Amino acid sequence: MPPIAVIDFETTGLSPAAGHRATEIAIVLLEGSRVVGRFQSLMNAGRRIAPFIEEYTGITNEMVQAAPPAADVMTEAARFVQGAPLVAHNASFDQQFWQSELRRVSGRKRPDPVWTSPPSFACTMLLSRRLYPQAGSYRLGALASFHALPDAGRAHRALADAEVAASLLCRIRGDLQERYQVDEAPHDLLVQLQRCQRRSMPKAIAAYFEGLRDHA
DNA sequence: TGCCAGGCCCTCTTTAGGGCCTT
Repeated sequence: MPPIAVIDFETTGLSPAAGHRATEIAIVLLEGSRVVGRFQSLMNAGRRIAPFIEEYTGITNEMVQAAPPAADVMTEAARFVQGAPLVAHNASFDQQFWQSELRRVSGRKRPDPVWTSPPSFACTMLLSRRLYPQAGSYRLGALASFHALPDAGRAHRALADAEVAASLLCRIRGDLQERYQVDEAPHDLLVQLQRCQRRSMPKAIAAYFEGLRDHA
């Protein structure tokens, strides 16, 4: 099964369009349910971190000032991912920062397909909304408690959150297998399922695998 | 922690508004 990269950013705020920048990135590389690689680094993007975000993440201005430049870290992160499809919790957030930070790198160098091709993101929050209507809350921490996922360390640090999101993804894949007999849940199937209504999932799964067979 | 953003989803909806989730 091809690898999937589960990613999490810590940032100075909610929107790259508002000038917010990444302060930390972590990536957990999964093959099936097996972790085959981890990447984590603080990064210095030259932005001050507001006190309430320092408290929220535990990442201080001093820590970021001592970190390598954001461009170097993102270059290393892109090489680590090697074009693998990406997964995140509330992926629209991490997708914005992934693309924004990489654009800053590729804008200074010869364009590289790894950086210029927007990867497709699967979202563990959207999938959880469809699969676990009884969960109540779809915050990462709440879903970790709901499923009794292994503790990964301090919440709101990138590697801990990426580890929890990876565990959640494995749980989602396991439940898809149990409920819908999906032996493996490829990334593009996850992307399709996160867009369809719960009652339409069996039909979407069947259509997906019929499509694969027709193209074989 | 939330006023700032943006996407998704629900409903007292669809010619809209508000809550959730991410930092």
